[in-house]
Amino acid sequence: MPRKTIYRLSIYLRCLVRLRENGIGTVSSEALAKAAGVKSTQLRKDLALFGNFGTRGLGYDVAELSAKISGELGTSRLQPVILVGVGHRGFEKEGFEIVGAFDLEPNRRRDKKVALPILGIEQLPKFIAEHGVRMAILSVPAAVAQEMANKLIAYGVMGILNFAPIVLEVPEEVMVNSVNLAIELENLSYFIQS
Amino acid sequence: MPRKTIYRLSIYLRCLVRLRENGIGTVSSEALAKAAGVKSTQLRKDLALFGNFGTRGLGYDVAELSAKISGELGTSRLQPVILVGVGHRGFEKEGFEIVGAFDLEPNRRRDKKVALPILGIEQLPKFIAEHGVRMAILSVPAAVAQEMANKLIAYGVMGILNFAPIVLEVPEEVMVNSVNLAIELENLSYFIQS
DNA sequence: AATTGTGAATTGATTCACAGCT
DNA sequence: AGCTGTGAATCAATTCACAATT
Repeated sequence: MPRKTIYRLSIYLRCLVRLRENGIGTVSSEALAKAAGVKSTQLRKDLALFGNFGTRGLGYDVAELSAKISGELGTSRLQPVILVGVGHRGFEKEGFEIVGAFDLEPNRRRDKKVALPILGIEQLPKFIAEHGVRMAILSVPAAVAQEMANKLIAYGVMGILNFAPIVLEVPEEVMVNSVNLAIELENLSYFIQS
Repeated sequence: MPRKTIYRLSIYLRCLVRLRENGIGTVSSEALAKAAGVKSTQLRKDLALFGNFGTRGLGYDVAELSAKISGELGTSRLQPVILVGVGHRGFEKEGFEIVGAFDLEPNRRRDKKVALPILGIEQLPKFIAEHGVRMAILSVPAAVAQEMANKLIAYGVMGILNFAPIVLEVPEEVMVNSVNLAIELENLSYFIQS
């Protein structure tokens, strides 16, 4: 199943959840595609890759389709994830300066107390083993990212959501998704300057 | 110029910066492509879209190519960006639980003092106008994201890096890049379960 | 009448293969 | 000899068009 389809299934699922919250029981591919920001044929092609769940002339049952997509994605149970590297930023180096921060409730206590305790790296192997952790969010400086990824993998992590601005080298069976905020900003700035 | 190419140009640029820091003056498409995680033909095709900067038999001048890409991306000067919506999370709702947080220096003071003051939303229009802000990072709960995006656009923001898990409706001239961390995690979890 | 599911057509992106420089 | 630049070929993704179904 293509990666892009998997992404879109996640989006469809979130739209379906919202529909259900609004008490809607049936939806056409046209309407769901609109909500997800894609064309209806694409939605139907995506779904066709793992089954036929619609009723011609009527559409899809929201609850049933949610269940099918959820089953396909394997998102039934809560997954444990760890966060490695807390709170480093550094946009200035990359050409962007965060000049202001805004919030609906600017004076609300930022809930540092309910947040998790931050543990030292030496506690990683025990923690990963005990909690059955298979995925990590890696948000350390570029210079140590590869080394830290190697450790995570050695300790059993199979999936890494990488925020460090480098290309990680990993064994084939390990999956990396990279998110580079500086590049996202750079991309935006390119398309708005014209 | 295709969006995907722009993304890759950003990546090439970062690789070139690292090469320069290491005192390397010339690089072949083969070597640069390796560092960027793409094929060398793709790199050459990407560059061909806006010029011929290489020397056959030799490769590319690192400084010159950096300058060309930087010029093309328009990343010469520091861009002001604002952050709207501070510190909301909520992965549990989406099927993932952050069970642990790790850092190289777990007891370091998280620098809340050097961070920006957080302003109220009512100060947005004045701030945007005064600082010439054209881009915003939007990280508010889904329920208020569309409304807040509308405000930002009305005040002059042209590019939004959206972290809210919804599809924003915006006028054609406004650019939105969405990053959905829950979907990235879901995607990872799909590909590691097999 | 409405809407799905899908083969065919189209569009887009990537890779190959090699001519052309240095 | 080595490496770029690029037309041609391939591969992948999207969209069209419509027959099939309720």
